[in-house]
Amino acid sequence: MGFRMANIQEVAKKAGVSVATVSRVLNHHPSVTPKTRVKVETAIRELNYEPSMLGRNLRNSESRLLLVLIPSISNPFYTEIINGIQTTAIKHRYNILLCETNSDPRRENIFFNMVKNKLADGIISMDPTINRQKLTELAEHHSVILCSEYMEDGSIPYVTIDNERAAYQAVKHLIILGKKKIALINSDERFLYARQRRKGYEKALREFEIPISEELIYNTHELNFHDGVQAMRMLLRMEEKPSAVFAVSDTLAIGALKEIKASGLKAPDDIAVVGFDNIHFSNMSNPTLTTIAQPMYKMGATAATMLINQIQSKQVESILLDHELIIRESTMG
Amino acid sequence: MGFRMANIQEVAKKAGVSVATVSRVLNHHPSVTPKTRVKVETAIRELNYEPSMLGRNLRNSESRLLLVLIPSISNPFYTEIINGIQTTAIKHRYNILLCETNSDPRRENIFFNMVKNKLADGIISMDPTINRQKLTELAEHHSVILCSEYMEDGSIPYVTIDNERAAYQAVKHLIILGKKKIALINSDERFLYARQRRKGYEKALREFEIPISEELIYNTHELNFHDGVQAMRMLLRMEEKPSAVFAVSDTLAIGALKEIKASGLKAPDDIAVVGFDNIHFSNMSNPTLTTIAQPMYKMGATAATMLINQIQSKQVESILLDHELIIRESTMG
DNA sequence: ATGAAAGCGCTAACAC
DNA sequence: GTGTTAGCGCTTTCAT
Repeated sequence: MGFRMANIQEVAKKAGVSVATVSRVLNHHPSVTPKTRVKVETAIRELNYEPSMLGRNLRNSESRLLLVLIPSISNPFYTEIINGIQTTAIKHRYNILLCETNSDPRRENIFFNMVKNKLADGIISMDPTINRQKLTELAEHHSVILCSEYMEDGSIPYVTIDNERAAYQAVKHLIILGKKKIALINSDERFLYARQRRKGYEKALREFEIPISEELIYNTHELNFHDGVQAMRMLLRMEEKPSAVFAVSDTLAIGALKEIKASGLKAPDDIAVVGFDNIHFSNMSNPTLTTIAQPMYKMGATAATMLINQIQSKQVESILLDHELIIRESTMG
Repeated sequence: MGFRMANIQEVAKKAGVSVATVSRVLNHHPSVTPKTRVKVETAIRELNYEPSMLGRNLRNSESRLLLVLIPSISNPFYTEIINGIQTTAIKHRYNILLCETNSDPRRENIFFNMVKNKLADGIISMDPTINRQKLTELAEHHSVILCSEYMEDGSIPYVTIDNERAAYQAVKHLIILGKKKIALINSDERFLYARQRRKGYEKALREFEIPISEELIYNTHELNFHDGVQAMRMLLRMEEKPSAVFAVSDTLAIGALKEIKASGLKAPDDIAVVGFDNIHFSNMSNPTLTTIAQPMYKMGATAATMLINQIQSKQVESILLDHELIIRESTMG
């Protein structure tokens, strides 16, 4: 592949003009004679020339590329968000690059550097495992927006939902159905959203004077189906089994449903289940899953708009979007 | 965000050396006195300096970035493949950027240009909707590998499986179970894999002297759960319903299972179902899904190795990997 | 062992 | 309307 693409010089030479004129044609400057323009365009076509983003970016300090950080693409939660980001970005002539960190700090660093080095114009982070310190430092001089998972100190603008209230509503729904022994399948409580959802869970229980039992709270390592299976398996080992489960993600909830069925029990009669996110698949499980719908597309679109505004030095404010409880078979047979 | 990161000049000045020496320290040249090295490293730290990828790439014509083209991240099929690509790339000090084309030709172009302009060193395409003509042109002077979906003319190296044989085995499995009226839920037959899998389906039927009926073949637009639901709904409208279904993706198959249940029928007794891919979720559906397992991780790892070899001007050969029929409840109750 | 300087491809300020 | 040229940040000869 030892091949060099034609550069602006060669185009200029072939067209019999200066590099400046070629550049002007490239950038649609009004001050070029139609005749000259045609000459240059012909040369460009003949040489199969494409302007180098590298040279251009180095000169302009602009790449029109946005980075989107996610911990893992395997979580369907991100799908619709990314859709929203992408559509908005394209509308503003930006492109996005998906960066999967796999929670590896070395990978984070690469992506942060891409922004520092002007290889990308800004970054939307949805990664809860991210190094907060480094991200804050980056945000001091570069454009950064948080989406879904955020930092409470408010140093970086974010778009998210009211996790505590959402969890509270989910659990209240279970209580009103007559469930008393409600388990929580939570993720790692290092993450803000996990702490907030636990808070909502506890608030609902407290409001109805149901005792909070550590035994009923299981923390998973990740958000895979298998973690949900595992969690449910542990909860079913209790002498007095829970009559309901609130899982902080649909993937966990679907795993829990699977294990409930495997153990010969039935949802929702024996154990009702509520998930969180409203991923596409939550409507395909059996029974279909009651869940909290996050406005994922809108969240992504909002994050992209905020980032682009920030890149253009406009003022941006953090935003809290609405969620919604979607009631399906896993709680209402 | 009008902030300029320190550059190599400022580091040189602060350390009291030339930019050349700073560059040498950066690149671990052996010919630098320990004393000088320390001076430079101190300056780097104090100025919080990070070398600019832009300047470096412009000079070196190398970015150590690989592009991975996928039509949509919503298809879980890609998850494990990307994992394999990523792990391999990192091992070789490359990073990957995920590019979701959403089958939009304008987006393709951007990514192709990133390669042409040395913003990325090569590209792995898994997008069946890609513009073959343009990709072939790109491949003439740049590193390109196809993964999963490929081109039969062999102009671009690929890694894939034997789709025809896999489909043949899946359908034969159904026939041996005693099923006669076997439907095919296929995707768009513009795609090579779709044509190949249909061939395998027809081959199995022909071998057992089962007539091929166009009525039993349904082509979906995409690979979502919903397309599977839709397809099954149409197939169930026939006066004499099929007794088995082979769907060319697990997502379609899971949608079909859903609709079978919704219509009051039971899998596998009334209708047996076989999927394709062995995505994580295929083991979570109810009933669990019989499917063709593709070696997704290995496929990704192989594609990455091939691409890196190609970038380093080594000879690369196309590879066909093995698949496997995984028998679960949807055919064996 | 280190420095000076050319050059990667491009844009924009300035000159004509 | 078009050309000349400096400079974006870096690496790498070629001197010393």
